Amino acid sequence: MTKIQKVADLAGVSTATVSRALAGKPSVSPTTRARVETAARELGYVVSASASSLASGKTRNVGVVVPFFDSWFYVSVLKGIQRALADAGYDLTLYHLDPHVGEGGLTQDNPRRRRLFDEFLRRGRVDALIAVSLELDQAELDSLTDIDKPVVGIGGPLPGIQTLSLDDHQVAKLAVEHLLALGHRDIAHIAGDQDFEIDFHLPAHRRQGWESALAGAGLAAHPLLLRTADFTIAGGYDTTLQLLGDPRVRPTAIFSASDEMAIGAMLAARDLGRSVPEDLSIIGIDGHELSGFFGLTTVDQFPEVQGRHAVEILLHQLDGDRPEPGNEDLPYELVVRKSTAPPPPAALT
Amino acid sequence: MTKIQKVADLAGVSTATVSRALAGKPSVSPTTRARVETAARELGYVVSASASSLASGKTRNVGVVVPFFDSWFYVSVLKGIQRALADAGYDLTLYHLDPHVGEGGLTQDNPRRRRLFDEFLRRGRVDALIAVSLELDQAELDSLTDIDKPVVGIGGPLPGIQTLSLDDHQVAKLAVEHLLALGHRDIAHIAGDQDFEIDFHLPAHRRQGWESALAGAGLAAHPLLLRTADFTIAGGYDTTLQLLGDPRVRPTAIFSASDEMAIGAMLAARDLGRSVPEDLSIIGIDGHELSGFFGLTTVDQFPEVQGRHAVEILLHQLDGDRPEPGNEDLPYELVVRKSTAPPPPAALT
DNA sequence: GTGAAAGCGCTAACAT
DNA sequence: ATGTTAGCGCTTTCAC
Repeated sequence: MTKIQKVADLAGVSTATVSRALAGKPSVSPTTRARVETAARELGYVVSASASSLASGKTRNVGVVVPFFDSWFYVSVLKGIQRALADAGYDLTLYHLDPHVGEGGLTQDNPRRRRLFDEFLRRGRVDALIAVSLELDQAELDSLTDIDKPVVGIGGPLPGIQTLSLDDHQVAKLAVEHLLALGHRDIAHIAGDQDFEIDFHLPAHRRQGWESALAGAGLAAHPLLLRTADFTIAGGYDTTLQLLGDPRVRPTAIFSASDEMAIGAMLAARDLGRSVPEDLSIIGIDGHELSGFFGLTTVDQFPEVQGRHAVEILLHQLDGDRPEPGNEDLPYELVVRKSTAPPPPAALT
Repeated sequence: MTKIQKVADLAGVSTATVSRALAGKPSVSPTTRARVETAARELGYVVSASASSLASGKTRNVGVVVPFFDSWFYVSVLKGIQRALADAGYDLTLYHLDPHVGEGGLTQDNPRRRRLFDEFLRRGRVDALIAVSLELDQAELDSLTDIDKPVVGIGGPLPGIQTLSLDDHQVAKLAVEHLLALGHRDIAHIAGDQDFEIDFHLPAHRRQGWESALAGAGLAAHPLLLRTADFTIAGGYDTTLQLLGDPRVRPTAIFSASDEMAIGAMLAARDLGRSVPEDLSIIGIDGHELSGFFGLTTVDQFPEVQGRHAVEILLHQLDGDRPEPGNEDLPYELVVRKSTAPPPPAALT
């Protein structure tokens, strides 16, 4: 391995100067800098991450914690984070935290979780942390505050931590208002089920958005029009079969809490001989990569941009300024495609 | 920050003993070990990763390079890797390498790529590397050999490197033989297109498997029955529309080089009013999470297990034994579902 | 703008 | 089984 002393010798300067030059410090004369760079290149010198970290206290590495790998949304966020980090010359250490927790409490005695907070994050291997859709209990929050490293949460709010989050209530409301504007009045909702409530009550917020949009139009949320599924295509499919097969209700539109469930709903409708959007309108949330292919109307939440944005904030904090922790709303946008249209005339009677 | 000296003081031993005890070294008496562990817990002590790495030369961190985040297959492999690594107490640093390369050469002057090999992997931040579906040019191979750290490739073979790879030829042959056994003779193939050839010529190998299975049955591979797509559902859909709309051929079955394209094919067939499997059989490769939902017959290649297995091999190598680098074949399995059946009687005339 | 030298916090000989 | 001690390779005062 080539060490800094060799470079110093070749360049005819001290190791201190090599360190400064290679770190891009201003206090190095252009000539010296050039000589050092040439020497380093010639020798194929690369600083040792551990030696540098030990001496400087900085790792140029960011920890990222995600709850799932199976979901398009999380992987997209991760993708955005990784790209932005790589561009900034940072490494990314990936942690996974299973969100499934015990009864009653949020994290009670999940050993992997404890280990992540008590060990992995405290070894000083990262300069900062991005937590994606992670609801943290008080001990974990304390643990993070304790480490005293910048933390950005995607999904929030999280007390004492800088977070970015989607206003799920408004997003849902927008989706439902789109359907209302088309003339629909019997609008079903496929909500995320209980298991996902841990994620900042996302299912509840979207459901409430549905309810309040309906209320705004003077409509009640019929209990039978509210169904739940597990955020997968298969789950959306099954639930839609149930919904459309129930003779007690006749929805002309479905608002799904995610695009994947919405796609499942489209497939189910088709299998039941109902055409979309002629007989049934369907709208989702996400901006899933397949939404274009299926012609699904959706509210895009730009997951990749969310990841990028989290990194920007983090780098800022790493650059020195620690703003008041708070929550920032993420952008979203209605994307109208071919899965939504006015209800069939028959339904208007 | 709590340092090792404090623990040593509290436990009434030397720092060396603390280090040994916490590292689980055998040469520590049970009593001492217990005292050290208690002291460490009491103080909330965690070793500093950089100090430990600098002194020992080990990081307990593995680098993983993946070419895509958009594909279910790669994310599944990543998931397997991350789980296995976490279980072994290793961190995972994630790198992305865009496989799109310039004309003519494999990697010529892709700056991100150079940077990964010349810098990121040489900073000594990882103990070992897992390269997923990465075809490397000679300079890169040299670079890896140079670093002298264990490397395992998923997908191969890669000269001088331990690799795990699927026998694409045999897998494809198995898929086509399944169709032949059902009585099909006009079997189309949706191959991966040119852009994916960089990935160990996977499209070509699967295509050759198709051809050789046909040849084994005394059949020729009709050029019009060979189509290509981009490994996505949308791509498979479009290509299938072309294929089934072409009056010059009448395939009774489609062998798709991936499940995602196969799903696209199923959707296209349905949109054209062709029922699967009554009018048309479809088989894919992968074992995609959606294959069950769509009832797709496939050859499962257990991507998550691939990831796990790569980690096992790596940990072994990290434990000391460096076996002769070579290639190991990965397991696969035909999973028959509802998308394949005998051809319709009319086609037999 | 550059050099000398003192650590950063730990591990691994080497002793005992 | 445990202690002593010399680094690991770099960054950062502090001088000049």
